[in-house]
Amino acid sequence: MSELPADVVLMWGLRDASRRGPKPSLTTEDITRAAIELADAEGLAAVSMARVAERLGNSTMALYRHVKSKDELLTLMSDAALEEPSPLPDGVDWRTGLTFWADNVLTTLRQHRWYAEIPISGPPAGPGNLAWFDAALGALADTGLSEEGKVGVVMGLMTYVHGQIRLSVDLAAGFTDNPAAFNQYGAVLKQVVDRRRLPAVARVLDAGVFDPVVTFDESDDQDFDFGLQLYLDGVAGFIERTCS
Amino acid sequence: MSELPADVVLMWGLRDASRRGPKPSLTTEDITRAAIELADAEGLAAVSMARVAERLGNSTMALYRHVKSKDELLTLMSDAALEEPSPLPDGVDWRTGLTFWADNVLTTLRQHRWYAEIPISGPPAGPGNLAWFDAALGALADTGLSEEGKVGVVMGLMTYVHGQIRLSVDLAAGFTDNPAAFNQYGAVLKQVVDRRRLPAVARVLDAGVFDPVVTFDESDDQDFDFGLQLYLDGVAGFIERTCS
DNA sequence: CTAAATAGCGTAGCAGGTACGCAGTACACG
DNA sequence: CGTGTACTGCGTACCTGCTACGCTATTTAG
Repeated sequence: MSELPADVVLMWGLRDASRRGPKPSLTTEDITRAAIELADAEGLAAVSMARVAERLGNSTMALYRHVKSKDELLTLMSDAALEEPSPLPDGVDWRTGLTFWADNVLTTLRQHRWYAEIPISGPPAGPGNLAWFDAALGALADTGLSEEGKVGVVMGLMTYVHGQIRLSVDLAAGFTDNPAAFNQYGAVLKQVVDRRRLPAVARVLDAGVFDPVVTFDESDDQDFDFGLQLYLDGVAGFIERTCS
Repeated sequence: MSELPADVVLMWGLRDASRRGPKPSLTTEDITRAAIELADAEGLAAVSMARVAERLGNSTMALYRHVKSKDELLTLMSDAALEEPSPLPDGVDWRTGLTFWADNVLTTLRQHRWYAEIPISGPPAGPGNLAWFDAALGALADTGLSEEGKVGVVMGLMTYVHGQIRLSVDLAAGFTDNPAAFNQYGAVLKQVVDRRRLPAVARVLDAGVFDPVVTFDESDDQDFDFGLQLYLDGVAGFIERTCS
């Protein structure tokens, strides 16, 4: 029927093999991979067209034959960072499945800490995103939820996971930048907080919740799992309510 | 006891009024406000030191007497965007309180669509962040949760809300950039998706969930409330479980 | 009155994204 | 087998943006 929009075709490397002209010495995948390696090693800020080209032994401008702009490269990176998801174990209930899935996302994205810095530019369209989307939907297959309900649940879950990743990564970066700010966090707050204006925060401080923040462990999944299980509790209620 | 770290003092404008030298013609607040107006009007990308200075009738470098770097300015903006939260209605239960709070955050941040683009550089320390933190904790005051439990619940909620804001804002931006990509979303997926590799996505497409995406309404709180209520359901279970 | 501290700001350096156009290359077609 | 055509790589150049540095003017402590 209708043709695919040219943007989409070009972007995800579906272009038909045209004949004439020199063989490309580079592919979009090469560029994406090089950019990802760079970002993994030195952070997203180190990813400039020049650095990526250097890493590939090409000139800066050569990249623009394969990638429309730096923004497009970022989008490609963010999709490619999501490698193929591990297949769900067979015959598990939806809750085990989604927990497995979420932990999987977490460990995958922990290896690419720049992931959350890249702005989302549209609905999930790349192959990586779609594969993960499918996996999560698959976990809900036997619940009896409507397709729309499944989409809602999965969207909410993605939002939570992405938010959590972003938070933990940003905090970790802030911590290595300036550990003092974290160690003294409780102490600073105690001096700054006006107990009359912020009574609830004052109570938290009195309880000593922020005193032992000295330890900051990036791989601490405590908080992640806590929020995740709360959300899944909600999903359980929703399923029960909906599928009488 | 111990002094506050100099960074903190300078950053949040707590410096003691020293005497010598010319009167400043600018304050940190002026700069922050000008930057926010600019970002509201033209997006975060338009916020350059030069543009902000121009708006204030000063030279670019004058700003650096009041702000250590552009990053610091961004942090200040992100805190100042959170104006004083509306006080919670009295005598409402925690769930009504948190829903009220979340809707409040949502409407406040909708007015500053650049908010989610600013990287979080540490635990919440600015006056705006703390005020909102306090309000959310206050809503949980009567639940009997431990202080630590309250902090966990509020953290998870903030994560969710921030994630949702980011998603909705980025999507809205993508939509105005390129509405076609959204209108054709369902159609494109139907052509791209390999039904064998992505069976669950295929089922969603068959059910027509993505067909009517033509309408994209940024102020559509449907999805936001859906996920929020799921999370709050989880919190309700947690409270019941914990506080026997 | 003098010196110290501080504000504003001009200059300049450096980095990064990318428009443009040239030159070389490989295949299609005659 | 030649010739044109479409395509690749890339050098150059421009523009924007952040910010280090140092000069000058201004205020006030002593």
